[in-house]
Amino acid sequence: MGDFRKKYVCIKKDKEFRFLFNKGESIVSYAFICYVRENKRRVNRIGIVTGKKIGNAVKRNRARRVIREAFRLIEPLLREQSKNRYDFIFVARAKTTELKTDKLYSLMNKLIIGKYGKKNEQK
RNA sequence: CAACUUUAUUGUGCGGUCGCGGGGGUAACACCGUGAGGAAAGUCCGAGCAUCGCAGAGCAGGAUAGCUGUUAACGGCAGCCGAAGGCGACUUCAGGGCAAGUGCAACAGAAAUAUACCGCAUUAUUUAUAGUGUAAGGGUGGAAAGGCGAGGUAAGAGCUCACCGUAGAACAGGUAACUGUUUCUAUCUGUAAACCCUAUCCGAUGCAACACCGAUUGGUUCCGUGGCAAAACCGUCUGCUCGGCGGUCACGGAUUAAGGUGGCUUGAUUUUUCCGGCGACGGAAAAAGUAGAUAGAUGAUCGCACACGACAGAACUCGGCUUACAGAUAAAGUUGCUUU
RNA sequence: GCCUCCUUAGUUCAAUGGAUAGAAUAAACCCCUCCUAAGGGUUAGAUGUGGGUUCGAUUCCCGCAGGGGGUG
Repeated sequence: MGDFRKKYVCIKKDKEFRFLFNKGESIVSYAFICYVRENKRRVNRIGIVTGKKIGNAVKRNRARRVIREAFRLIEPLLREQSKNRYDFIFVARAKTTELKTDKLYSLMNKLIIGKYGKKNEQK
């Protein structure tokens, strides 16, 4: 499609997932695990993994939605604060299902913006 | 009022803001309208739809198992019959055939489908053995020659008789399963969720099916042309057999593989009313327009109300079954207690 | 999504419908040794789960639960 209106794009291919798992930096928290790597495209990209361990289809969907919503809120902040664009892969954990988007949002703010936002300001 | 039985319905609701999938709309925005379930689940049955195979023939294999009906079909459902359980409403049942044949029945017991350990009776003799007859009594076992009484007998035995059970046949009633104050007969232990027999049904594979578009290059199959060989072997045609078909190499053409589009939602549709039927269900009329994604769409937040929200998320589509489920509501019925 | 197979000691496997469900190995304790290893002895199982058929199921049948494999 390649339209510029979309703020972020999904990662779909298995190769890219494996690449990120191997070579990305990892951020671990009780709610999720995140693999990040710089990206030479114009947009941020996101992939979400919800394994079978989390539960049934409803819980997996729930985890996916919560992460996506939190990322949607954070994404514009990232764009403002940093010139680079990144690939993210979020792996959901068992506790993700019980959390609300508020908490995830504040967590992401701390971990991701705290790390990648300020780095570039210093440069 | 309490304890139950059965059936049905519902599964937080309303409004605002941001965000997501499909559709309509626009030059492009804007905007409009719409968007998970009773089980969407398990994939256990039955169909539609699609492709393959269709010169067939036989065998194997699988499924079902009271009867009648219902349906597109079913192993589902409805009504009825029989058996078991419950005081009862009612619930549960793979519920054909061991009288077609074969097999199995450990241990115990004398003996497990055919026999004589003790016992009972009799014969022979050396008075304790041997032979013969016998299933009334003994103990074993889940099961011991259908049960019990009388006659009968050397002692006994369905050997005979009465009563009762089981199975089969006849007769009567019922569409049928089946039932019976009837009659006759008897190779009368259990097991077919043991092999098997009987009746009925079944070709195979599944939307990742399948159809169309598709660059270089590679592979597969088919067609055409040319060379070499024509028995056997090998391959293929549904699992097997019979039987049928096909030789191999090179070149050219078609075909196909990442991906895309269709299949993909108007269908054995849903709701209401009337008619037929005990019921499952069928018929007629009117109205509704009802998710179609392709890494896979429903979330966040604010306000109000209460019981503070269970199980759980469509992936080709339907009809069932099974399993999970916080509660709430309604209807019909049973039993017990109290009061009148 | 669809199609298939499996479930027995902690682990890897046995067991024809019939006694108290075996074997190897691991674990614990004891013996042997100056000590360790090896060797010897002893010990401990709801046959995944709920029903059914049967006199009696690990075994036969049905429903759940869990796990594995194949398929673009």
